[in-house]
Amino acid sequence: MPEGHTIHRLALDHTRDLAGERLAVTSPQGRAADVAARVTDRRLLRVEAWGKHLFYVFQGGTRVHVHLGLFGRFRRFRSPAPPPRPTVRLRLEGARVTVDLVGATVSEAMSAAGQRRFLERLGPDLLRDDARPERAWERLRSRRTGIGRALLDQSVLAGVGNVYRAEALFVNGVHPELSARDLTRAQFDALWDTLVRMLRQGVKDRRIRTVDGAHGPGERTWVYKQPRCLRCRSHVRRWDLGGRWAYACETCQPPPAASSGPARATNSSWARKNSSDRSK
DNA sequence: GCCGAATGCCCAA
DNA sequence: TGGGCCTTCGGCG
Repeated sequence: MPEGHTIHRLALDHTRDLAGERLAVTSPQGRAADVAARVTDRRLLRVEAWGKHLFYVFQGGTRVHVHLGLFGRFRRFRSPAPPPRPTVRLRLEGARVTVDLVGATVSEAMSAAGQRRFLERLGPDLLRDDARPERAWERLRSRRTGIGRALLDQSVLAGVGNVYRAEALFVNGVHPELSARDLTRAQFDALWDTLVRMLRQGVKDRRIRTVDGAHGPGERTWVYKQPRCLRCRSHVRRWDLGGRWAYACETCQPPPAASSGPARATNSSWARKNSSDRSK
């Protein structure tokens, strides 16, 4: 379930559960045996999150960089934990809590300098207090793709995945195929604002829910994986956009060819209350 | 038991 | 642009 909110939630949880302790780190599966050997019995200082990436910072400066990819997951146990499944890539065992990592795309050791170099490739992380929208705006304007593709480009913005992309574009009435360069600054600011609020809510809830509780249990999103738009009940279009499913209600988000201007009503309280700058 | 899907992303052509 | 990576889970028989 890894979009940025999951990663930040894990950083908070793992800092609370494991930081300050010397951890027994093992790789039952064997594939990260070298990583485990470098940090086992060292003190974990903190866990940092940037976009969809985690960095476990150990005393002495070594980091363990984890990227969950599509399949990666952590499982949490009270120590002592049961024997690990054979697929467990890394087990971090503290006095109170043990966590198992499985299926991750990346689990590697790196230095502080390595982490810094790595992060240069990523755009600002919407969930960090020091995030600078200006940087994302500049990078966005250099993209020749549609806004839908650009939002998933982690070198533009870090932390947005397929669900939040669909939902944030929907509530702002923006079609995924609108050219990124045609997005107005006001539209960009509104999207940024929506994404920050959705992601923060996701960290709190430990799940993605962009529609309030007035709707049914299967209705936690406006358009993502919905057959019909929860706002206007029109058919939700689903299509392949660069290898990922895109979802849009083309009534609430008119395709760029059909709407020459950015004038659109906003679709829910996730969008900015102030829409005067988008009226023309 | 097998198949497909999943909130990601890299790399070869 | 298409396939591969990697794991779990639910649906289907």
